[in-house]
Amino acid sequence: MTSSPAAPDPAPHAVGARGDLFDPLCPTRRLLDRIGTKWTSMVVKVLAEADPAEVRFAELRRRMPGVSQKMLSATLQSLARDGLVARRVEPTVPPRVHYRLTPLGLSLDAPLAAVRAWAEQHMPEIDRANRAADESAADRNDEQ
Amino acid sequence: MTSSPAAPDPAPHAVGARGDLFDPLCPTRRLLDRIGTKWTSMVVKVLAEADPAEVRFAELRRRMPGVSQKMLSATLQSLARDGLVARRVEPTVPPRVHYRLTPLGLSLDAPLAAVRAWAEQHMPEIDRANRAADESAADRNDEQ
DNA sequence: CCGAATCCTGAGGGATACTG
DNA sequence: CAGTATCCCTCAGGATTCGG
Repeated sequence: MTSSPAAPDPAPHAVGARGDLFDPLCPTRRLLDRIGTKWTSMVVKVLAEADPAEVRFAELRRRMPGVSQKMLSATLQSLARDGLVARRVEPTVPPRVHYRLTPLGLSLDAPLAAVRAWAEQHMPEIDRANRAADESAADRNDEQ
Repeated sequence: MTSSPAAPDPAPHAVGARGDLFDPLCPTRRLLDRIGTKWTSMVVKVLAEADPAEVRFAELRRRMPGVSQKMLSATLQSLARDGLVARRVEPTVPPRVHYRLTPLGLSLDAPLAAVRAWAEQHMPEIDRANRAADESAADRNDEQ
């Protein structure tokens, strides 16, 4: 991905004059850079489905097996920076930090749900296609 | 990305009891690994909107400023492997190779369109959030 | 309990040159 | 024209450690 933390945007010039959806500023490209990042979409999904909308860091982590604290932390920062999640700190000791989706973040869940639906419905076909491709490759190896 | 060329799928086991969307085999994760890849979604979009559904390699390349032949080639291979695009070779000399979306690939354009729509509609808000975050950061630097 | 800082690797992806 | 091979650099992201 291109963005995430530390992307100074080295090119302050006008990139493409017109609505060139194909320059690095293409909104779709930029959004995909975000949600394509490993844990982002998962956080959005988990928070979108969380019943008390607010979830603590540790709880969030428990609901996402496999995520490291570093990446969860980084992902949440990124999302907060983008205005997709909100942070609330309880000034207790030790501090309790809660996260929830903002309305903007919640609205992102809709297109993401579409993607999820497509994935669950069609990934088997993709797997079949892959197996077929592998077989053809094997065949070409078997050829005399 | 996890997949692409050379992904032996080391785990032939049952995909987690049930809808464990959180193991590496999560369909959504795998799909995002694909469409999150830099040029994939662009190819799908371009091919979905192409009027003669079939487009030659060079033409495709012209419609996607910035893509290198290497990456376009790799992307098309990947998509073909996944059964999302079909390749047709005209046995002339020099050879002409045409690409088009399969029905599966075409169906993927729907959820992608949803993502595109969201992006164009909401990226400005994200940009605003980012600027706001930057300002707060600057403020914290200005503090005495 | 929450998160920042550092180290290290593996893979994505650009530029260029070569083959059929 | 289409595709492959090589070089190289950047960066996601995992493990670990330190701080408040």
